[in-house]
Amino acid sequence: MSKLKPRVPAGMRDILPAQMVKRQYVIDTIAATFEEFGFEPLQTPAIELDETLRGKYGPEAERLVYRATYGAGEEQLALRYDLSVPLCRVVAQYPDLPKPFKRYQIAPVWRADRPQRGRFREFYQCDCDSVGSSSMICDAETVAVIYHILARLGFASFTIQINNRKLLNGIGRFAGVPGPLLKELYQAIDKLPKIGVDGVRQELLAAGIPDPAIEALRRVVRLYLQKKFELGDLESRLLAESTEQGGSGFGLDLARQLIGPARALLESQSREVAADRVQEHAGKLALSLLPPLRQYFRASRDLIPESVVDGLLGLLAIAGDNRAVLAALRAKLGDYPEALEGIGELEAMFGFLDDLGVPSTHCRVDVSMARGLEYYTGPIFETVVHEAGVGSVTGGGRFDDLVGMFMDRSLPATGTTIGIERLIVVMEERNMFPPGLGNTPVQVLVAYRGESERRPATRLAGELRRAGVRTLLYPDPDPLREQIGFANRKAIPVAVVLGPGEVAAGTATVRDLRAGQQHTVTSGDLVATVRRIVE
RNA sequence: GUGGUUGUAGCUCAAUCGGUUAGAGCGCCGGACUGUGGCUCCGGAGGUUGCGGGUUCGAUCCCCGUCAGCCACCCCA
Repeated sequence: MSKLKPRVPAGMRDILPAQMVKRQYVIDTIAATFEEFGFEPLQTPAIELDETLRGKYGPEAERLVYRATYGAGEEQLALRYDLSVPLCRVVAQYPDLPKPFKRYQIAPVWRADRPQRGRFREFYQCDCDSVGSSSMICDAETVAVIYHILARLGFASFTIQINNRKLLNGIGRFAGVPGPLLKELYQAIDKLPKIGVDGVRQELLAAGIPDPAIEALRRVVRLYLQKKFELGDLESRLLAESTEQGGSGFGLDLARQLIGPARALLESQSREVAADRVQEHAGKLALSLLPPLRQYFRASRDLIPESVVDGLLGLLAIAGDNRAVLAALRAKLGDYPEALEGIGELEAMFGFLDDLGVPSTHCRVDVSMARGLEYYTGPIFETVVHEAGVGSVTGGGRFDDLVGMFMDRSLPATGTTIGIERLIVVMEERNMFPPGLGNTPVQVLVAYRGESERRPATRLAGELRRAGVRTLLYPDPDPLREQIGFANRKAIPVAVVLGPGEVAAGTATVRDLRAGQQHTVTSGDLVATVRRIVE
């Protein structure tokens, strides 16, 4: 019978003690700061009813929710996907909780997506949220909490980007973006830092065109770049994507219209593309076939008029000092009440941020930051650690309508989540943990010579513990070589050694493993001597 | 959910064009060393080459599938 191979599910991992010491340090710092700002701890089940989570995150995210059932499908359950939805459930379930309800929660969440650097299927989120107040003080304090946590963890160069959904909606209205396309507007402009102005222009022009059509086009272009077929087969490839031919992309009539432009495009392209960039490149090329697609869908779908895209991009390009940006926006968007409301909220927030002592160097208005989630309604925040290459480390905003999904009336709410997995990745790379942290919480190993010192050693360990020293008592009378070797391997800084001589004299030998020195001290001096070494 | 790429000792990596007994460093274990770790020296153990199938006289190497890591797309902490 072959033994089971020990392993864990994809994207999940064991966190061994040396690693846990670092995690605990980060988590403790975050929790202490949350409490400093008046947030109270909350715990909720890892598993929620499926109905609680369903329909809250949008179709894209919903496929990432781990579902679970028990019994013959009687209980429909799901692993929690974030901490915000359970919070809203709690607030609705206990209507008597005093408001404002300011809670924090540090707990694992589960997402069934593909693992990557700093990205797992099980990971911790550290959330703090305020429910029950519309005051911009709550939003400002959320930003202040983020600032203080990152500063305390030793980050010097980071930016908390701040925007407002009301302002974005106003900009959309200013530009003539049809209401149903607001979500795609957010997603497009959110990519600005990554794909640049021209990329965003393409994305905006693509808004409203059905995803399957664009995906099918990308697929064909990709396969061509990968040399899976030749130009002569382009027509049959395109037609095969049509719904009439069993594909999922587009109608046969559109497929026929695409043949000419696609041929012209592919003819002009080199196929020498690095293997790991094919997908990215194919995506860009597919978008350059937008004109015939827009032509085709113009009649049946809402699209963003080409004439307004540049004006919209111009607004996104406004840069400068926070107050100057807001003033410029106010001047341009004076006719759009929702935009003015959003600008007013941001102005109030920055006032409070001044009062809270958050330096303006670390938080800035960024009109191009939108965040993907649909449920935000007001100020939104996101933090980028410079030169880290792990995406954002915090994300949040105001979600005034989410509680309303669980009860008759809604309650205003705002908050953020801090992603410690990414923080830890960066902190490890840059060696940002305090040198004294070590790899173990153990401060002292109590070792002893032989059987007759066992009980005295046990009593001595108790004495050290009562004095608050974290003490590991070695369980067996192994050779001292082994006991000291064990302490060394565990990087325990101090060994207290007891032999017949020490027991007879009422003393103990205190060995400083890092310095390689030892002293024999009376039992009265023991605790003080140990403390001096570990502190 | 998608594309690419890599899986060889506990870890990091070798192994000629597909060829005989798959190697090295670090780590681990034992000894030099029965009241003391790190350093040094000597010795040792450790492998179904991720897993399954195929091609071949012969596969770590080529092909297919699968699982996992990494990179990227989508999305996101």
